[in-house]
Amino acid sequence: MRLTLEQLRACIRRIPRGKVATYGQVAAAAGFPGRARQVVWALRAPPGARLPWHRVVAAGGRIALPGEAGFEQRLRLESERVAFTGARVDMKRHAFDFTRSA
DNA sequence: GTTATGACTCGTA
DNA sequence: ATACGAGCCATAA
Repeated sequence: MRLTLEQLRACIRRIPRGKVATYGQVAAAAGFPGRARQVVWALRAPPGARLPWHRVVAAGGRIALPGEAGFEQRLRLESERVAFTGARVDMKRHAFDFTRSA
């Protein structure tokens, strides 16, 4: 249902600048543990939806978006001062903790 | 109704 | 490090 996608989007919008969350984290925070794949559909933002899609990464800080799009995601994150270790986001520093923020 | 696909994750080997 | 299988479910055909 759309309902769930909107809830997922709401969680995605809570990720602050300079932080990232994994697909699994977003799903769990929205109340749908185990539904990481649905986050993908939530990220297919309708035109005009302001969604920080680049702040959602795969488990372990991996960039899941393939090809040029993935490159762009990395650039966007780096422009927000998100540090990378090799091909991964440094989750130690930039993982967003949903439970600790309002 | 069915099957296939995907920016996934986790456990196991 | 890689590879595979199972679980996941909204969309598309």
